[in-house]
Amino acid sequence: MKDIKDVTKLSRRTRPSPPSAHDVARLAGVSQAAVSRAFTPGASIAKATRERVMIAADELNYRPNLLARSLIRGVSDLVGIVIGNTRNPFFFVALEQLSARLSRAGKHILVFTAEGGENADVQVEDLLRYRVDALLLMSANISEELAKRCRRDDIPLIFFNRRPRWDLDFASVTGANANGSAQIAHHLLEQGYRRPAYLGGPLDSPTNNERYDAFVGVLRGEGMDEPPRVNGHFERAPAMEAARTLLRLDPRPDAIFCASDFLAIATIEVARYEFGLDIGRDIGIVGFDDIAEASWRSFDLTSYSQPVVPMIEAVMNLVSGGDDQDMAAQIIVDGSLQKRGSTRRG
Amino acid sequence: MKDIKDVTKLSRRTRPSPPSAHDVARLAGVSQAAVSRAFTPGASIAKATRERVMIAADELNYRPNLLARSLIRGVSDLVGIVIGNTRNPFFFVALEQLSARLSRAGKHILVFTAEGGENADVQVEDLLRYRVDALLLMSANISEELAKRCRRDDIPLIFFNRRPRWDLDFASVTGANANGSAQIAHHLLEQGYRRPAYLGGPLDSPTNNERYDAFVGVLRGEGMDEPPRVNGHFERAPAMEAARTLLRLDPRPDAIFCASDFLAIATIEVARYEFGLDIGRDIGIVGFDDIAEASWRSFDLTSYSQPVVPMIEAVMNLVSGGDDQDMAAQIIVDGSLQKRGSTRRG
DNA sequence: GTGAAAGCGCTAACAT
DNA sequence: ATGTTAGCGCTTTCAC
Repeated sequence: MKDIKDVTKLSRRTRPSPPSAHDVARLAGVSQAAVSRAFTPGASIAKATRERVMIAADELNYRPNLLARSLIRGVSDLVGIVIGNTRNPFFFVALEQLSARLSRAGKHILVFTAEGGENADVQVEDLLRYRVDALLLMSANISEELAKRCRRDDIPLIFFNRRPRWDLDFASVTGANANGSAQIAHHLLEQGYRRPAYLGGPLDSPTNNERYDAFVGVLRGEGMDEPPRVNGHFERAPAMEAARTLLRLDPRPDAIFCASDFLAIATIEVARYEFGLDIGRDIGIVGFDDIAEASWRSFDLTSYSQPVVPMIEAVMNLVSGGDDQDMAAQIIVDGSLQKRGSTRRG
Repeated sequence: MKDIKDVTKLSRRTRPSPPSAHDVARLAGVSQAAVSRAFTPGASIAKATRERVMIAADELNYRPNLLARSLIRGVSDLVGIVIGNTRNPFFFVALEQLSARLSRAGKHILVFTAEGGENADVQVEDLLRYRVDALLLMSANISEELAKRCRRDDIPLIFFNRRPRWDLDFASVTGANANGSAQIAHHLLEQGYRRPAYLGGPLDSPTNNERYDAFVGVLRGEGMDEPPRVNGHFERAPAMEAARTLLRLDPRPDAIFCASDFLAIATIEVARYEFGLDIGRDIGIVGFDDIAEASWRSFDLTSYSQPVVPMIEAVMNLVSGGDDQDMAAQIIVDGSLQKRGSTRRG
């Protein structure tokens, strides 16, 4: 920046520019287009030519520049992902699956993480500049205005494990929040719990609200009152505080439905170590997601599963579905209730 | 693909092409170059012109195409990351930090996950095609050959939390494996444990071996024998099996140093729930990383911390250090021993 | 300060 | 099957 009197044409980089298709073409004695074809799977090129190209390419350590290809094709093969809650293991598993599936489809992931709850507009704007083929929001928020701009630009916006907060028809892939929560309510009642409480995430989280509403729906159907409820963040410290609040109630709830396993685990620890409660017998605790930790002996947590593989499969369909794909599909993937020790009274 | 008789110039995409700088220029009544300048921070452009451009850009919902910019500049502002072990929360914390720091530096993350232990060559090859500015391997392996090609292409390869398996001088950022493990050994001895064992990762993991060697070094210095040792994977199920093997030994070890917290937590559960041992009193257990879970009440695990923030800071220096940066720097970031209940005898 | 023009590395017509 | 040509959307000289 200070001295641009550099002699080379690359004033800012001392790094040598990598070999281009032209270099390979010259070395192989073919046209540059032939090099392009050699690297394009279905292209019409003679075996012998391709071979010569490949040898030359190998010698030069040539790799086609995907940036240039994307520029021409108008498609980047890049999928943008914004992860809102990196503390929840559920999202790692999802990211891993997605990475595997996308790379098989020749697509790549441009990832961002956004601090919990914060608006990810800035990150998303950045992503859009890369002309991503699709944008996946994992538990992250963007403004309604930006969402509308994506719609206007025809950039598929996919909500994962969360629906948009506004009433627009964007695609979403979620677990069976309503069904799962209803099953959980029934299970708690069957096990003889009579004073269930709810420990949830933010009140403006649609996922949270869907779970709560279905839960309450069942209780109401059984003639019960609305359960005590504490809402807050999807994070650990606030969750522990919320658990304390619930456990100090008089009469104390005899069961707590937590809106995610991550919250439920925090609740188990508070109940067990701070209140000396016997999990299952003294208090039933249920989570949602069925993350790996739920089945660990330390927690043995009853949970409604969100099957990552089918959920990712649904995402894949949306991403590579092409133009005639319904970009407003609301996909709900069923899970199943995993009954474990945390809701066993006997 | 079936019918290319499309009238438009875009035969494969029905998605309308986004507005280009040209479109904006026409609307604003300026040259296309002016548009470019309007979006380039330090460029020489009149305030009034920039404003007119911005208004037009806004109207069209224009965003500069970073792909095109990268093509010209020969630098993509993309950093490739391969995560080898997605089950270990340590890497997610690192990813989150990195994402935050990089996006402040105007760079973006192209991420891949590689199944544990597998060779990530394929993923890396892909990454290179995007002309990434640097490549970060988080606990992932690539072949020596590919590493050499990166060197040849002048693509900075950075090993995070692991050194290369071969004797080449690539940059690495690691925790204080030797120092930390030595501290752990001393701590165990101080606490009165006399028959420590080692539960480690793969034998070809340099990280694993550094930790083991330093651990044994201290024990030897105290005149003790080489401890019983089981090596395997950095995963849960094999770790549990390894823990069983160690705990069935006669005489049973009275302490186990696990090469990571993730392994240590699995070991705690086996010891507590399968062998009925009182953690701390009957058996001391130590981990490495000091992940968030280590301080959970359920585990209360003594661990040597790997401070993510300084480690990421070191990575940032390597990534944006530019050309005169030492691309073979071996950076070791000190942590500190967090003594907790899992090694408290009394 | 601004526009015209060249070209980054590649793909996709269009010829042959 | 292959080469030639024309750009993709932008940045960057180079004149003015």
